[in-house]
Amino acid sequence: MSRSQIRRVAHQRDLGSDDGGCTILHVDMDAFYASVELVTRPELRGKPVIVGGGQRGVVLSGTYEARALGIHSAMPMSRARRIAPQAIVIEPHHERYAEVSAGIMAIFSSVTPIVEPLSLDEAFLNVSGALRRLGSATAIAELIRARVYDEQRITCSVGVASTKFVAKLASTQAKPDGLLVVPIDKVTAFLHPLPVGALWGVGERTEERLVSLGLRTVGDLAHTPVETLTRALGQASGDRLHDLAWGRDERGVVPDAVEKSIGNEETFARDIDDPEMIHREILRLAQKVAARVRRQGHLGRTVVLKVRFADFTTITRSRTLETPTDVGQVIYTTAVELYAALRLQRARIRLVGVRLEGLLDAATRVEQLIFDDSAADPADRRAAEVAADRLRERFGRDVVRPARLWDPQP
DNA sequence: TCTGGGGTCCTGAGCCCA
DNA sequence: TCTGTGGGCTCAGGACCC
Repeated sequence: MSRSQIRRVAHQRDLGSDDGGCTILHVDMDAFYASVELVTRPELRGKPVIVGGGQRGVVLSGTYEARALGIHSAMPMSRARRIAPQAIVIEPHHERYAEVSAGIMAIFSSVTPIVEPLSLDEAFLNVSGALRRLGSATAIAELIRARVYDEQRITCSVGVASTKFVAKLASTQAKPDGLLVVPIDKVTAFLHPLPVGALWGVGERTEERLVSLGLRTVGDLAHTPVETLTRALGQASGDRLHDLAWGRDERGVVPDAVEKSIGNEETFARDIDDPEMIHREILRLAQKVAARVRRQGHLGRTVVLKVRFADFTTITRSRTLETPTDVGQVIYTTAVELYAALRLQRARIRLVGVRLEGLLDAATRVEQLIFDDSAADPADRRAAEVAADRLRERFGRDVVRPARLWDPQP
């Protein structure tokens, strides 16, 4: 069952409007990237617009007119162009989306301090502390929807429920430009008719698996012994899905969630097999990751290299460092060693990625300098990279870069 | 049809150690 | 001393989400 079919099922049922005990809101922008583009290009309103690009890119977002033509996010752009040749394609403007997102998050924060952003365009809010000041959860949801439209000229949908999971499903089904309250005593009536694919954590593979067991709806899953589910899906997934199917979700709204890893990856415009080019790309990614890690005041313990081959098979290799780092040169050296250990004989490579995991607070750096005998060199490297960070902040991203990444061609 | 980029979480194997 | 066991960690990969 598709997402739009899921929505229709929900709209056919009257859940009532009793929001007592429902203090969790999930707010989700409608077709966010496309909506932001239409703000600056209003002449495109009412037309099929796709945000995406690149020779091997995918659809990031599409207007509802584009969706009516069969376009959906994550669809390869080549296919989207074929299905909807009349659609207008816009290259993404990520900085603009980040600006609008900051404005939206500021609205959320003015309502309640308990905001958990999930991405640029959606967040959970716990509004229990705002009820006395601003009215019922439903009134607060309407207030947010009105302010988002007034200040940013884009629409959003809000789900109101007693748990995060149900609020999230409710906002999905309220789209576009809607509001759906799921009263506490209607949760199972709301959930059980939905397809298993509606559950958080059930993607294509898991859905296939559940359907092969004869479990098509959330209600089917709820009435299956949890032991059967854990046998089929593993302990954690089985337990979690069984709980969700009965509307049990103990997770609270957590503001200021700590990041666990930071990484960057790049798909080449065409597959490459030149080791020198791959090394240069790993260097560029390592420097980018290190700069982000430093900006956020972290160090990382584990370097992960990701390689995707021309046939789309993907492997990762990782190494945990003796000393946590935020130095691009250290990340680069480790990643290149991992790459060399693969012993590839000019394999055609589609993508490389570099990630730093096991992040911890950079305040622990003191220990690094004391206990690491070889710290002098990384410390020097770090000083140089920090100086480069400052130059970039002041004069622009491309003002300084490693000599190996200098391309004399304009 | 031909699949981005940024993440998180889980599982299972292998190893070390108490 | 040997064996078994369980916990913690690392590593690799899969699945999922937006």
